[in-house]
Amino acid sequence: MAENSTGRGEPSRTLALLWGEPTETPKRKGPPRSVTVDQVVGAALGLADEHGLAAITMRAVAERVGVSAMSVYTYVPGKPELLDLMVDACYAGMTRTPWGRRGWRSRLAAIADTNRELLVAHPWLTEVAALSRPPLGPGVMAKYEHELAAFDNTGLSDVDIDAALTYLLGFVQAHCRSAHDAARATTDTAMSDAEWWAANQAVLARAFDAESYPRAVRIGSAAGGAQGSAWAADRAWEFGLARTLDGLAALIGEQ
Amino acid sequence: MAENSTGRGEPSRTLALLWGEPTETPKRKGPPRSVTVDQVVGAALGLADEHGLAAITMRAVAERVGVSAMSVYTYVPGKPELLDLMVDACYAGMTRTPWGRRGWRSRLAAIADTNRELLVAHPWLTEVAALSRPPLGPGVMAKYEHELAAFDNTGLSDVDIDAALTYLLGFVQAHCRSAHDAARATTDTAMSDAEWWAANQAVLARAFDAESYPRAVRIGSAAGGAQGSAWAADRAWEFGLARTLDGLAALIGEQ
DNA sequence: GTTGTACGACGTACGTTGTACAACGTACAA
DNA sequence: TTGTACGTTGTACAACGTACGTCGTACAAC
Repeated sequence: MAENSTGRGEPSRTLALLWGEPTETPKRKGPPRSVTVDQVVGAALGLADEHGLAAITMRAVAERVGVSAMSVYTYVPGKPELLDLMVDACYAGMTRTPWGRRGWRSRLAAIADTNRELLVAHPWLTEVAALSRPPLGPGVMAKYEHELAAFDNTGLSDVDIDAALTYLLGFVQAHCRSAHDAARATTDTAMSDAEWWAANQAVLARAFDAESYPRAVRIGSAAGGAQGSAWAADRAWEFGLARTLDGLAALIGEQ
Repeated sequence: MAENSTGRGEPSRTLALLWGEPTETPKRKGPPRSVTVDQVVGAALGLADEHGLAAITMRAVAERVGVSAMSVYTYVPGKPELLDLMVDACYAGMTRTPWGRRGWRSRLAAIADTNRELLVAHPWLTEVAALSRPPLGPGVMAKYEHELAAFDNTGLSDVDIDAALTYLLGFVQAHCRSAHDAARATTDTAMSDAEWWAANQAVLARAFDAESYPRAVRIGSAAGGAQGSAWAADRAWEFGLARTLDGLAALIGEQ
């Protein structure tokens, strides 16, 4: 496997799986299928949610659904396509409440919050490259349609709407990815951020000339000391979301 | 290897390497070292720049510098530490011109442009998680110090300066990561974006009800048709950078 | 009822990854 | 001259995705 990204399989085969394969005719030859595609995807989702993206191995998925490793390949062409199905299933499961009469700023904030909740529930999604060539399944389509509707009556052009949505989601993705990376760092290295910081500070103190980096020492120690804590993550979220919406406000205009 | 992220090694050993290891005493026992740490890092950088992050294998690095695979481990504790050194070396190589009398918006735009150039020259950097627990070497420190200096006389607090810089760099990273993912998609799958789009459109056309997703069809086809092209990437960059600076302007205040 | 055939399941195997380990040779210190 | 510390290397292992071949099953045709 080269990398974790969507859209690496044959489009027609992937699309058939995404949209529920009409080849699910009840009468087939051979022995009956012991599980379903949904069960396979569900097992992969469970593994990813519980133990991270690296825990998704074909063998592990197979064991979780109760078949042998190679049998998984009769349900899914390969691991890339399985990733596509997982992503679309996640999007499909999001709750989508109609926008009502709220203003655009409230709507966009809701989009950001909802996507953040999604990425907190499924942190591995921040590691998957699903922006170019997303899996064009029902989940992705419904999510895209719903989020585009939030831009109704903003006066933006179609191109700007797409750009603005991409920009907003890009911020959410970047933020959640950083938060997820920070969380993983503590678990992967069995070393808390405080310990890591202290260990580095001790060596750094006599390794380099503090006067050469006055701002870095002053600002970095203040900002780095609290890094990794939930409080810091929430502060960064509020800061970034406010900046992002302010930036879009300059384009849309207050109303 | 679990994942590609920095800061996974023992801090003291990593820091010693980053800051030039005073254990480079001329008189050692045993046979002389056949290469240097810099050569190892340089070989890894060359591989990554030419063939992507996945091309960095210990065996490939070893072959490029002309030693056996296991000999690399006498220069670098392991692959995570090698990544740390690569990241710091990239940052150290950036050109840093003093800020002069330019306004904050011009300075921040320069930060964004410079970082974009860096990520275009080394696309694999967008795949490395180096935000939490960055390698605290001379390159990272110099870059951090220089970019913090761009916020002199903005009136922001230390905490806000760090948050604003993180926010700005987050946008650059997210944008370049998307661009890099899109570029990789065409090379990895031996299928151009146009082909992929056409193949999907053909199947999608009869697979789902277009009237259920009016906005997605209208806006998506317009925006998706040109996706992946350099022109689209540049448009997204200009759009995002303008939004980001506008958002920060609401915090800093025009001047 | 018999047989042909298509298909699901599975075991084995290959190449690739990071790196632990032990053997071997080298060059300085005593 | 000898002991010792260290660089180099080959071998080996576990885990990964998945190609391939075999086997058994259940429907279709007769």
